[in-house]
Amino acid sequence: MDMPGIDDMVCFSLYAASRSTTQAYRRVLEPWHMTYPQYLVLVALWTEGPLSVRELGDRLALDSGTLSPLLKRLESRGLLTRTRRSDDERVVDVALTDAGSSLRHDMADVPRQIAQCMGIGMEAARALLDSLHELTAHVQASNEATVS
Amino acid sequence: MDMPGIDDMVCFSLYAASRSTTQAYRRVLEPWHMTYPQYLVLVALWTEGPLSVRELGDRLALDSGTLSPLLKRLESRGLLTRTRRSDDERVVDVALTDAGSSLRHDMADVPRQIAQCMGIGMEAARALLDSLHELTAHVQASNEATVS
DNA sequence: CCACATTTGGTTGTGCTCAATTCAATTGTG
DNA sequence: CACAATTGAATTGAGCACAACCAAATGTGG
Repeated sequence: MDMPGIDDMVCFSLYAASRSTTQAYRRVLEPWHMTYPQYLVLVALWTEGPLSVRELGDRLALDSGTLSPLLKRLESRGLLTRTRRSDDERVVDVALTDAGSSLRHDMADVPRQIAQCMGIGMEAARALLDSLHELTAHVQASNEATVS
Repeated sequence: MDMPGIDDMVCFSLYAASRSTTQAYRRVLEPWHMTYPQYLVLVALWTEGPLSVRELGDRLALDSGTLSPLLKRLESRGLLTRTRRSDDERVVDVALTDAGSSLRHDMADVPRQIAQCMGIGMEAARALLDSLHELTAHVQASNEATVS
């Protein structure tokens, strides 16, 4: 019966923190005319090399309905290529172009700028990271449990 | 030059945790055909009474472009009313109807179901809440600093 | 009183998110 | 080999998020 105020709900503090962080990225990424999810795709490709659409979706927990138009936008800007795999025509491999690869150096300062916005130390960041991973694992397990 | 993997980025762990939590709400709120942001509006009105659109936006950190259509959907379902204030025609007051108020009791079990999905104890929740509030305050300050 | 800035809410346009569906390609099985 | 089941991606539709812009109402200095 006790209804906590909005600010005492873990879900809302997550939601608000996530949106304010996305907004910080909006400013930081503005010189490259790029959104935060688009930047995440580039980070995944920078650190893991070419990935199929499915693999990208696994890494970012995004489905094809989100990724397909997003990848098309990045492709139209010449940052990546989408090519259907010859030995399995169902799979579309996503790979960076030279322009996409070279952005890694141009954007090297982005993580530092974001860290500065967050104003959080290394040890606090690690603790937060661990809490969030544990929470996400629990919630995702619950979400999938009802499906099966 | 060191680019951390996606899973070691605080921003992504926030983003992933927030989306998985929203997905948990999707299942829990499904019996009422309600989305998570719509539920947040009801919580704000349950705990604080009638609010103007501006005040709602302050509480939830949402702007009128998000709230206006959302409130119209809730109004069309008979859960709340939107009335322009007579002494200042710019202000629209949002108030629950009886149907909207009575949902507070019908939905009393929602927070418990969500807490169960998160699988997080009271003390861990409090620590997480504090970390997120601090992070959000920092980021919002940064976001507003560049505006002014 | 009047020009003008400010406040408040709404509208529009772009992009993200996800469920549901569709379709083609592949794989498994009798 | 025929055919059902599965997989991978795209599409569609509804809703959220936010920047940019607009109109009406209000407040303020001259």
